[in-house]
Amino acid sequence: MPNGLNPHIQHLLESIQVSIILPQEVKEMLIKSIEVRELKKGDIVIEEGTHCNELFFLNYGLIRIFYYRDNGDEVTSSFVQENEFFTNVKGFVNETPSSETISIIENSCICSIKKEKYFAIMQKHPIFFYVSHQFINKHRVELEDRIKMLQSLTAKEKYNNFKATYPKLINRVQLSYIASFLGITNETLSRIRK
Amino acid sequence: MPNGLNPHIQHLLESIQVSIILPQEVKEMLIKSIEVRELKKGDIVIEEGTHCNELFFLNYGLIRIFYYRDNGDEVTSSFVQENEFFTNVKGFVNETPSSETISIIENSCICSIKKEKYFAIMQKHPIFFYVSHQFINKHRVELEDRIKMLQSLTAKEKYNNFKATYPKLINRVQLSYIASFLGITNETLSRIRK
DNA sequence: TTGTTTTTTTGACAAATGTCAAGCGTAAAA
DNA sequence: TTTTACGCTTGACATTTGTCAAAAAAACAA
Repeated sequence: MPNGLNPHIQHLLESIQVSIILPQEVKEMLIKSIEVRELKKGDIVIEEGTHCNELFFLNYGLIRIFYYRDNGDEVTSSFVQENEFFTNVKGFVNETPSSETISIIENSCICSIKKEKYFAIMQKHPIFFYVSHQFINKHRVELEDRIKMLQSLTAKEKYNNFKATYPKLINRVQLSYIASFLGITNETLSRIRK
Repeated sequence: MPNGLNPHIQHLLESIQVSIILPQEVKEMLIKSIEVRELKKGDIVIEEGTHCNELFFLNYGLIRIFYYRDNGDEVTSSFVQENEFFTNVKGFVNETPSSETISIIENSCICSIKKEKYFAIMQKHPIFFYVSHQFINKHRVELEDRIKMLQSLTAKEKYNNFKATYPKLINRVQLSYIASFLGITNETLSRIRK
């Protein structure tokens, strides 16, 4: 950027500041720490088995996170939509190799920040701890909702729940991704849709 | 407590300080904010529909958290074992009525702290933000593991996974609680166990 | 202890979902 | 355009899991 702020970083800052205004000094630390990357459909952000010591934010595009079942089948663990944060949580938290692959399913722009820089900001500016706290709690609620869905709904109900929860995804991702996300087979999903 | 620290609060503090030593001032704020309660099998800590503005810690005993399916059936959303934190996450985070009932399945002793006091400590002592952050992240990893289990395992595999993940629970909770936790029926679980 | 209630197991059967294979349609590649 | 590859649908059938009812076992209370 010759002069002025990278618009993608600007966008991320605005997204954080929906609930709280960040002090100028925090913003400056963030701006210095964030990297912006443009990615194309099919690109891989994090490969299973590699280290994921970054936290990401999706500016625009669409991302899928998946892992492999014992028999080799891919299982979608989540979809990431615009303005959402993502990472391999387990790898990021425990400093272990990623158990998942993060892949681009529509051309995307992502921001990333290294774990050490992220923690450095929190340490220096506790308000950023608060912000982080809010986001991870929101994520916990989402995870609990998904457990409820998987625990107690039939295949048909799962699909209806998916349409209601992720209305923007239904015509953007292939059915096999949705099927494994819901814990059902492609054929069952195909039949349900009629 | 006539003099000296309540041993249950002492126990909670030690449990927190496995990874980090809390400053004396934080400990004192905690000690003032924590309430200790003894509960008996069958008691209800939080009833579905009521407000849950507390964070809990289980000193000893065993707790089950469940919700009701549309048809009225109870579905176990989690078991809480000794030295674990618990609450109704959604209610606690969003300040909405609890979607779950928290019930005692073995005589228990719990510590509780009100959300406002909890946040007051974090605000005054950012190190406590860090501690909280750690626990929430650990919880996120557990939730993701459960999603994986529900998404991609058969009934038999789910049961084996349960035995491996919660070895201490297998002979302490009734099968119907485990069955709904795994998203299968009592009869199926009963047959699998043979 | 005895009697009562609740939980677990079992059987017969029904329904849902999975598997495998083939065909169709669409979109990308040559 | 033609060809190829991939994703989606469909059918026939297998398997798993669910449902309902009853019996057995275990837990609890009198």
